[in-house]
Amino acid sequence: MYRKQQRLLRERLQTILRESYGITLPNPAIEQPPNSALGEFALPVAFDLARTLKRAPRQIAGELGKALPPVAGFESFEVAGAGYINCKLDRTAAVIGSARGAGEDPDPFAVSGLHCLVEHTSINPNKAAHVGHLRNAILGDAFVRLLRAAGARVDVQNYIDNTGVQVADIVVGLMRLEGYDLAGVRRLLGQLQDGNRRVDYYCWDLYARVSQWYEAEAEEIERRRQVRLETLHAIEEGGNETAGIAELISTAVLRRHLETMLRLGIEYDLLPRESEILRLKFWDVAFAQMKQKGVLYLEAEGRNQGCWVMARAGSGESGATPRADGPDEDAKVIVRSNGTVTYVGKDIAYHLWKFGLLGRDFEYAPFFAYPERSCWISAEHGIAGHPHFGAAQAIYNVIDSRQTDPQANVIEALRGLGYADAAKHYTHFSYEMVALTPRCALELGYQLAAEDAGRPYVEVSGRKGFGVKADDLLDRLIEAAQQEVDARHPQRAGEERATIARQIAVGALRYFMLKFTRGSVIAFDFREALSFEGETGPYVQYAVVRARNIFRKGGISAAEALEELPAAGIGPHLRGEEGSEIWDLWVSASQLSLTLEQCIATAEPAYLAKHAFRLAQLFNNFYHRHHILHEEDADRRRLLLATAAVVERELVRALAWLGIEAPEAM
RNA sequence: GGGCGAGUAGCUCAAUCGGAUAGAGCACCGGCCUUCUAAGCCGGGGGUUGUGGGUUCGAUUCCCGCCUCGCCCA
Repeated sequence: MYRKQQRLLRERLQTILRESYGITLPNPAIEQPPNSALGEFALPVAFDLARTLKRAPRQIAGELGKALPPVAGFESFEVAGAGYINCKLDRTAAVIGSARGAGEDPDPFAVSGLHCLVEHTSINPNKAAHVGHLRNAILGDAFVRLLRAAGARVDVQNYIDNTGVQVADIVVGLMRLEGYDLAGVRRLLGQLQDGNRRVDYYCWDLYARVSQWYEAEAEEIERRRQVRLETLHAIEEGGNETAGIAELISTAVLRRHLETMLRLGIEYDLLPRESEILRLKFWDVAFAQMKQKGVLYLEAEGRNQGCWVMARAGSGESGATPRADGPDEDAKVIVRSNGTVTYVGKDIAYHLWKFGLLGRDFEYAPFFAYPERSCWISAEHGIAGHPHFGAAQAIYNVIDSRQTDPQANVIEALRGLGYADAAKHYTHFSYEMVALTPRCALELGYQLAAEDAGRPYVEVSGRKGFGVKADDLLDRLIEAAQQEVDARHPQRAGEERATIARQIAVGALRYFMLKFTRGSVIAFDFREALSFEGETGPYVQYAVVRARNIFRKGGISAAEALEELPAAGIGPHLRGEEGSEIWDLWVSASQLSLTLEQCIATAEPAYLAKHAFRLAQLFNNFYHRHHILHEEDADRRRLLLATAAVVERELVRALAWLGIEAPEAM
């Protein structure tokens, strides 16, 4: 409703400006006044016009305010402050509209119908997922839900680097430290499973040990580094025992990652693997294309002599023209002089595939079954009748901010190849790391250097085995929630209590990861993350539960309360100080579509988390002030019930987009 | 050395394209459960938005210098 009214207002304003002033503004600002007494929309346009028209803002605003009406759904336009035009909605009409509207927004969103590809999670399959990976997966999953809510067709991909150095490390650990061969690893996996032990946890410890082993003895460092390199090469090569071990262990760990994420309601459509990108020679095709289009050039001199290089993003150089005044020493090396391809090179090939521009495809096999669909994996020899992936119109890569440079290089390569449209629809969904507070690190039993103890946060390190594992955190959250639920609802069945506890735990965790904007480092702390009070997921869930309790006790459904709300008689209850407080809830509830649009435009799910919290806050306040079921005035009672109903409806939608369920009881 | 990001209340964070009195949560202090659930509500103290300039009707926001921290590249 709000978004639709905003569009009507904007169109009307543009018409007036064009017809009366001969001014064309593509996107005039529309703001929200500080409180609803001033209206629901504010136009600061007179400030902008003051300069070009060389007249006082207030005077211009006065003219515009008179020229604007009528606009459907609006009651008045008033000049305020130094030159704002404040616009007030017809409250009764807006409330009835929202009540009947079932929350839908008839205006299509920019991404409506767009084929999008979101890549997130992408954990190296050599150890357990930790809190940093959780932020990635939760951000990505929430964004997928937002895109789908806005009508996009979304494929969710989880890229798996199963042939990289981290997997090589765990293979070194298995072979050299533990002395396993392929059969031995197979036995180990069986034993872990029989003992109900998490293989990713086993790898977590082993990975830390290997990392230590590399550096443990000064005279061995070089030899062990060589072991590592040989292992890596054997894995990349494939078709040998080492590669077989890598395949076994990385697949087992990957399966665990999918299980962990499923606990949070996170599912994937496809797992593209590095091994297939290598075996199916994606790079060769991309290399030919890049050479042919002159994006790459062979450096003839300088320190990159013999390398195939590409001008760096933003360097002003385009494509392959070597500079006249000597070699571009800042150019990005794509193929080293020894013929090996860099990570960025392989990534370019992969991203050409994502946009359907490579001219080569994976094969596919089913890998993991979800209750309602299956997750596919890339394969050298897949099965017939598989769904088609790739060839997306827009892609979003949820990758932490350390990858900003390489991501920019890939985009630059696409642009250089002439795929400007693809480059434009390529979003590096960047976010900052999750670190630990020093207190949290001490709690986990890690010793901190004196300099670290004074910092606000300490970086986690898989190599050191230093971090909070995702499943551990989830287990603790569930345990804490379970205690509360058991204490509050001893009469409910055990299974039901467990469901509620899980919903609360997931709600707390997901909200915690989503309430920070992407650019801020999260200093992880158990006390904050385990909190169910204040600005948390459970706070929002609790507001929904309270609303539902009213309907349960009142013997009426939320849907009925909205359907049966009569226009006649509610007007007086929406005016005055008290009426305005009720009206504020309707305004906030109706802003969900606009918030969705903003979240997508800025790739920032935190706005929705904040919005849901604000709406829940307004509702809790309202709940405390009005005893709805005891209200004696019939019209007023209907309005109060409908208010609770509209808030319940919109909060449930908002939570669903954040991947949070609303429990039946708390 | 170059690039990117950050610096806002005691702490953790918001603040839409430059807009009206810079807002939340936590912590602290004081109130509110015979009511639709207190995982809640109300009240209180808390700010030179790192710093110095500039742009203008208006700057937490944009531009320049400096300081501090983090990350990436060499």
